[in-house]
Amino acid sequence: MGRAPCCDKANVKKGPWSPEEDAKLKSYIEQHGTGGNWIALPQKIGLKRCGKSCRLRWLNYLRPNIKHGGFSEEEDNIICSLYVSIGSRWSVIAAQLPGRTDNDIKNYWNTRLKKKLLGKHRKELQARNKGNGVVKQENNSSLLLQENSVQQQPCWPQIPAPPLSSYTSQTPSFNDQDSIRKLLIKLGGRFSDDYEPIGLNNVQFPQGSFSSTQQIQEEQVHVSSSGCMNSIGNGNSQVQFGQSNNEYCSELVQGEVSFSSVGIGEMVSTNDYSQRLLGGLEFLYGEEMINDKIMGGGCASSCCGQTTNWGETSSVMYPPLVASSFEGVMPRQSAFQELSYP
DNA sequence: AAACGCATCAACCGCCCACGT
DNA sequence: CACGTGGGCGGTTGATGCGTT
Repeated sequence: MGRAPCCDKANVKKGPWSPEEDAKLKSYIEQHGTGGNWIALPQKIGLKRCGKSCRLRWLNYLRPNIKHGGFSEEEDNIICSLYVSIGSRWSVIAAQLPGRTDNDIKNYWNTRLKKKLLGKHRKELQARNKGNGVVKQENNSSLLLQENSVQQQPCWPQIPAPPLSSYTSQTPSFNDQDSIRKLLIKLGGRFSDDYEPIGLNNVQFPQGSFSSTQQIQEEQVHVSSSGCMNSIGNGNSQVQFGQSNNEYCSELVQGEVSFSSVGIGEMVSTNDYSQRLLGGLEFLYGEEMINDKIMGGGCASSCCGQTTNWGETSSVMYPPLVASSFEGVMPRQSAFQELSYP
């Protein structure tokens, strides 16, 4: 038995909103607020619309200070990095971009950003392949992977990030070590008590504002592994996440930076969650790899002892974010409220 | 100018979760 | 504790616009 519909489907109007409907809704909410009940709202103001539809219309278009289109390079960067970090949590991503709605960002990602990244990626790989003669198939996943890396299981924990309320008030360009540290903290990491800023000298991220993906693509992302060890480096430096043998990752190994305990193995091995987080990233990781990660039970059980060189598959990848006080799979809506922050 | 294909985006759908009873 | 309901979310669809042939 299914649940009762939220409104009388036969008696509600669907499709595009007329200016009159917009005006009605807007003026009512501006004067009275939503009244805490979207379902009852359309009847109050004589709109033949579903309450959910009213809510959507208000949130996405009628609300003050909504921006449409014209995404900046900075916004691109934020969207990309958050997507890689937390997956398709559009509402969370939208919360970091004032004036943007989740729907807008979702559309933008699906229709443009994804293609933009993929296009650049293809060009680069094709250029490389010309040089080394590696035979590539036409499909995207193969383009993105080295021949033998398909069989391997990189550890890539995807962890929810906490609210970044001031994320956009700062420069999102990750171009100084302190802002990187702040960002990591905001994203849920916790530096050790004896943290000293100088410790981050070993932690190097793309310098400067990574214009779209170009600079990032030059990153050598290296997922190493004795166990569930992830490391990200750009040449002569590395940041490593996690700990071997499915133990809780209580320390960030290199760079004197440590994150609090997180059972990465557990998180990654939760198929549903992994699927949600990795879904849509096929163009970054390759479909086979995504499937392997999801079906294979995650890195804890499958990738230990293997090394995947992501250098050839470089993409938009930032350090996996490690949440504190994280246990198991986070419920969607309350995920971030439950995190504790320094 | 017409036909076609592709891209974009507003809106809907259905699921999950929180909360009240 | 179980159930019902509303809010919120991500995924998907379909109408429309635009570019190409």
